[in-house]
Amino acid sequence: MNSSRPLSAPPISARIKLLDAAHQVVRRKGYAATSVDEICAAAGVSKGAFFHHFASKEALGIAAAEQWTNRAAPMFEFPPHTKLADPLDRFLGHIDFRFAMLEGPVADFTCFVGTMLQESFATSDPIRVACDASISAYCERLAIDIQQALDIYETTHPVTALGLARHTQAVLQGAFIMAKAKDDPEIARDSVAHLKQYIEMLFKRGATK
Amino acid sequence: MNSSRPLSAPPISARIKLLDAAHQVVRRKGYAATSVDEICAAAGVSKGAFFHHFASKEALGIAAAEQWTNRAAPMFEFPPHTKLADPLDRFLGHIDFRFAMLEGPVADFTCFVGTMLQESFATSDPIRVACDASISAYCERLAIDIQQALDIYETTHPVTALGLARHTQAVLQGAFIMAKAKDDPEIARDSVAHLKQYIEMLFKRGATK
DNA sequence: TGACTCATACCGACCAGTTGGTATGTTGAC
DNA sequence: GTCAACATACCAACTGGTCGGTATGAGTCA
Repeated sequence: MNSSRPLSAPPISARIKLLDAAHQVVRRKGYAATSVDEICAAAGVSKGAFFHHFASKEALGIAAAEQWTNRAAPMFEFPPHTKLADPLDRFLGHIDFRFAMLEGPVADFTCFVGTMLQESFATSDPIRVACDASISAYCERLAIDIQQALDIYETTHPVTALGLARHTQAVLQGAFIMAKAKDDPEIARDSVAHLKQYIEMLFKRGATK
Repeated sequence: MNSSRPLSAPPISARIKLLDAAHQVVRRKGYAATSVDEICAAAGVSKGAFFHHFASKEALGIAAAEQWTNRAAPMFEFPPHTKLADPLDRFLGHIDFRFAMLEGPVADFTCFVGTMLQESFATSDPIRVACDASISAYCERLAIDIQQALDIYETTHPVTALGLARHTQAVLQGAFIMAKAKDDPEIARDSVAHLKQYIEMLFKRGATK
């Protein structure tokens, strides 16, 4: 918006625009089907700029996976539910939050790293590792609240915080695929509702309302 | 194995070989990253044969999705658990069966149509529809046993047979992605174990050992 | 102040290899 | 002969990536 940089500003611009464009385009078309030219066009930058910032298409994929982690971080800090005193409330609130995200065009709420994993896990280990790091960071962050809940509450069955966080992530990823199959978010919401029911049962919490 | 066809046999050969090859290669590399030449090489047939049987790469994708449904059908007929008298036992037995499949190289147990969906849901509606049909057929078949279980047993919460079948499918699809992230099936088994626990709790069945 | 240097950011024409798809056969069963 | 089932050679379009170039701004020294 403002025309001049705020004095010795960070690199800005083209790099970030390319990363954002990759998130958008790859989530719609997949990684392999997305050409470098397409990402450049979506970002509004030239091919020269692309290869100035990234050594290769694969390098962009890796950087975009890292950036995806940064984009996800606010989920754990921003909204109201993150401020709740009870860790189980925070966990359930997070799931409600993810549930609420499941609307509008499917490509807008699906997971960039999940999409890239499907195509690249066997063909590019650096990309696989970068995607794993992003997913693992999410799970580990989520596991903090879960562990605090486990410290306070009994569960009907023995579970680990990380295991439950990973299961949560798995249900979300699976829900995305089901939504893609129908091109409709509703089926995804159903699955997340089952997940919430499971967690409430595990923690012996009566269905709220 | 036998050299001569069993008298006016079905088309055999090249078409099926191409379909099988597509299942193998696409599950490893994804749809877009897999070239027609590669599928031909994996199937051991020429490119001419490919375009004799399929009008386009997209047409192969659609046919392979349909074939995938056929490949999955034996899961509901073949193994011992399908013969159990109690429908809930059959349902839980099916989940155990899927659990047991989660070992060895990741690409060997992941879902062909799930992989194709990730890339093609927004770029090829015919492929999306074919994949949806395959997944829906699975869910509807699974829902038969679940409905019979619901007819006999009470559940702690109201659920629908199809909804629970879809959730089962979602957990499996999500588990595949998690396994791809780590390149290790164990994390997928954990998620399926959570799913089983959820179903047992829903149906008030004490954990069987 | 202004001339000189230098690095970073970016541009767009170009290239070799690959892609999906086609055109033109050949073969063998009926 | 006819027709399905293949095979081979080929092509235009596109792919990731390269390369020579320019624009701009910070640092430096007289």
